[in-house]
Amino acid sequence: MDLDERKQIILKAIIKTYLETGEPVGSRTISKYTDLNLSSATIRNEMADLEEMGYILQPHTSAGRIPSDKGYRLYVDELIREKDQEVLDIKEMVITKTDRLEKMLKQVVKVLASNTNYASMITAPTIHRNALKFIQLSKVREDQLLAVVVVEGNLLKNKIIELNEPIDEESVLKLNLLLNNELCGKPIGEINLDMITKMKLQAGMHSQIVGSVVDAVAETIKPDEEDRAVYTSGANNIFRYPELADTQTASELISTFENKSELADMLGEFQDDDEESTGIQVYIGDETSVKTMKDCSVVTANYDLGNGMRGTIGIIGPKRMDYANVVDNLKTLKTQLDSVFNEKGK
Amino acid sequence: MDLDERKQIILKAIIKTYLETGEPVGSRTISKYTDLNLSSATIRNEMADLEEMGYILQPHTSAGRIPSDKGYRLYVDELIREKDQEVLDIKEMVITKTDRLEKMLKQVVKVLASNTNYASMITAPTIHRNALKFIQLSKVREDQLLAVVVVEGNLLKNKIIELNEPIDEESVLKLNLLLNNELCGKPIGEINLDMITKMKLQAGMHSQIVGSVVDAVAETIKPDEEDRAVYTSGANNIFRYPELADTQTASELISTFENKSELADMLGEFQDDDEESTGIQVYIGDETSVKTMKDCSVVTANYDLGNGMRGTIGIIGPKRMDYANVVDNLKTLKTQLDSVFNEKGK
DNA sequence: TATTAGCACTCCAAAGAGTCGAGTGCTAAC
DNA sequence: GTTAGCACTCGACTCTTTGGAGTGCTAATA
Repeated sequence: MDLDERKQIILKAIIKTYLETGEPVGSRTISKYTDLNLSSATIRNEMADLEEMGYILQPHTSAGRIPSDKGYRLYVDELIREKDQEVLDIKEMVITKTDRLEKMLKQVVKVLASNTNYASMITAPTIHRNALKFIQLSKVREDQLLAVVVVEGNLLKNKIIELNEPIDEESVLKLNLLLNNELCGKPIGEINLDMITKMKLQAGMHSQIVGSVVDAVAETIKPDEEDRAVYTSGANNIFRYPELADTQTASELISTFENKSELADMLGEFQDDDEESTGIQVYIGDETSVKTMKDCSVVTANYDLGNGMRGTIGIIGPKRMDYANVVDNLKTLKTQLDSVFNEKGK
Repeated sequence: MDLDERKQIILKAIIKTYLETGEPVGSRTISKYTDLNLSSATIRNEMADLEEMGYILQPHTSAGRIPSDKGYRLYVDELIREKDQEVLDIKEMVITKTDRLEKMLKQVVKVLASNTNYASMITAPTIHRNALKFIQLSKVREDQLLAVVVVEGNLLKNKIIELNEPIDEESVLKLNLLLNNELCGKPIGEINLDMITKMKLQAGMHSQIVGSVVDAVAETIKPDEEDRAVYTSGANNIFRYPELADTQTASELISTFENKSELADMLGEFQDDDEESTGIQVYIGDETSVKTMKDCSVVTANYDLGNGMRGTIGIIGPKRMDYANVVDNLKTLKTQLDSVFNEKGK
């Protein structure tokens, strides 16, 4: 059988209607719905075909039809192709520049949640190819050093280093010089064991400190493996959609949404970015591999703040989701995020 | 009428049973329940009295009785008095010392949630009387300084200061000296306008920087007024309790729970600490002033890490809550938190 | 006088019966 | 190929029935 144009129109009509109402769509509704003046009986025949092809399904005999995952997929693919051509008029979602990356991310995810009415999340960017900008060791106490590591993009990491023995100011100065000379300007990925060993040699009795500083650098680029930074907002939005609001489902979703590391893993998987063109990915039902989300769709976009700091922003909602609006919002936010550092030169 | 001993025993039995089952308790249940061998009829008479006195109520005629807020209050007060005398055997809830305060708080709140099966939260400590320990300005770029402020207890704050004009290394050194001389060792509360003006004078053309550093200090002690750090865990636990799990209530609670600033406000109110003895406070129903929580009880404890860093830890659950267990857990965690810095001398 | 047995009464929850209507598939006619 | 028409299906809703848990009251009992 062939998915001819008329079938496509009908399918699209079914999906659109279902997105709005959340109720199974009957043949009569479609027959009244649209330009193609067909009787409900004809529609019924076509619907039977569409069902056979797997694009729609019937919750029970004598109910209307609802889209299957396959149906959604077709619809979404089409939608994204269209959006791709559209010139995006950037709505003014104000991303004020704050010096704290964290605040900005929290703000962005709040905006997304309130614009879309879906549960939203964003991962803090991970660093891919940034250069070290600056290292500062300071003596805080006789046997305690504070290490501050600054990476391009003004990402900071502090570490308190406990020493086995006291250290004098002069040695601290020397270490500072040594570390900055050797490491500054180097992309983090290029720091290797050779360099570390060389520095440790030069540091002499203070080689322990070099090790600790390198650890701090490592931590900077690999933030909290176990507990990766993901910010969320609008979890309660899932209660807007009856199909997710029953106790069982809601509980599972809230739980998943609270478990940042699971979210991070999920969003991490999406980083591959197949569709280079827009960077928007849509995962319908089981496509996410997180089983609590089998009744959900997840839409994500990867952003790149510049300087190789990349993260993912996305929403979770019911399968009958206002995909068009979500894609718009994500594209806009992505565009803005992409230009945060680039344009402002911050 | 008088709340004699027998009435008290019956009331306690009713509450205990209700805490376990969540269903109205009938006279027959109590009659079988306990030592006082009384027939259900007698119990019924007593129940009628208890109802008249306001300790219990009937959801509808011909249903059993459930505790009223007044009843809970009596029960809880009693409980806390008992617990107060008990020598608390500290279960080994491992609070591993991590150098990152944040991680520790997240861990603690997770422990609490999983031990109690209630939604849990903890506020990051606010600083009350800490002394400044260390200030470090570093030149990151020609027109950019990095300020690091360390407060007793190794709390850190970074701030990037954008300059209007370039600055030379020597000036940075001078500023460092000036700031450390003037401010180090001083309790933050004591830094006043006089001192700031004086420093600005001495800094001459770089007075702008002094201002920025002072700002950073201020930020350190007043972390994100608008968006205070509160960590939560176990939000999905509310679904365990049918009386909170209906869509409406759950949605509101999740929403409240996500709104950190509202939580912070609420927990902040509890800081007064009336009951110095244990520091455990229980708020039943409307006692919290947060209207979404009218069907909940909130139990909190204030902790003091030492160094005047105080915060609040607490749980939210249904009124029929296992108060005994919750109080135990809170007391244990409070004790551990109180000794984190003191004992380890960290 | 306090306690208890017994009884009539209340009311909710669950189960069952009936109705409605939206929607279908199929057939025959256009 | 399209459509009108019809019998059929099935969930949603309403109404009723039933059972049981629980009560309050009264009269008998210790």
